[in-house]
Amino acid sequence: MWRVFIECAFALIDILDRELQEEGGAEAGWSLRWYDLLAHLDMAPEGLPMNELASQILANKSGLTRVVDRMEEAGLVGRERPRADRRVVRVFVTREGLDALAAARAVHHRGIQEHFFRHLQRRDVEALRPPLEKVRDHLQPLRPGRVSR
Amino acid sequence: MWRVFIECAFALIDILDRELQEEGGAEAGWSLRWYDLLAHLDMAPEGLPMNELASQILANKSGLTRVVDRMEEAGLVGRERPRADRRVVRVFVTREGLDALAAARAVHHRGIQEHFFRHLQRRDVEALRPPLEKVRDHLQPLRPGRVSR
DNA sequence: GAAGATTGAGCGGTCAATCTTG
DNA sequence: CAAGATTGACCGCTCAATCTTC
Repeated sequence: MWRVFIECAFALIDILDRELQEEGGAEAGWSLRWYDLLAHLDMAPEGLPMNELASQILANKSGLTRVVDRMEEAGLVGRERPRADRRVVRVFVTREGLDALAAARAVHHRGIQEHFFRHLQRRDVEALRPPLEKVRDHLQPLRPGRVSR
Repeated sequence: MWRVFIECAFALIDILDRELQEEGGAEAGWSLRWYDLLAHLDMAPEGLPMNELASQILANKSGLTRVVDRMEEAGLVGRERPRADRRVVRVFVTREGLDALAAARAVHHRGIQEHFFRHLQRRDVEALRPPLEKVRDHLQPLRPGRVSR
């Protein structure tokens, strides 16, 4: 059972990542990591401090600076230092980033549907959710740089 | 729901990986990838061709040669070219590899229990398995270098 | 001194090109 | 030419050290 779960996890991450890369087209660099980051910024129109962003995304905090560097070069996000506390860097999505996200979202949602939900009954989904939420809530604070929410 | 699943996947991989690293102690390089590889070789005492090994492990085929290089340096596995077909390289676990696997297995199983099964009821496990098996069987052939089994 | 973020060095993964054997 | 595996070059991730601002 564990083996099945972990194989699904690796395979889903691998395949969904590839789908985003291929759909990124000219724009090189597209990955689950970019998608995840944009999706979070999309929910915070005023932008997020690097720190807070780091604690929400799937991947490790490590390397976030460079990911944002590349996405900034690609024009998808911007940086801003608030006057209130000049240690902080707020990251925000650009107009271009929102457009790119919308395109990627179509691809990504189709992939999730096709590779995951397509194989689950409604009652499977309902059965999965509560235990997985417990697992998530248990795991979150164990990861470096995360806080229980 | 999808978000919960994918967060669990990333967090579990991250945490279980760290646990193996820390328990590897002196032996640097320990990771889920090493564990996964040794576990597969353990089930094939006569060894496996690189190719076959590649199609069974969690991670990508890519870089397998170098992973085996490092594990060979660490004394955990060995290579052998069968006379029958000298294109092939068979990888096998050494005695030392089996010992290391046994130690790692204790740590890893404890982690899986603590971070995953601890939060599931027996009926959750039974409910999860069939749909996840469908997902796995659907995904497997989509990954590069894999064949449906 | 602590919090927030960046930098540099090193390691590991990835893809395409190559080598060897059938 | 095909199958099996390795190599080299590049890129991304990771950790610890550093810089800036509070």
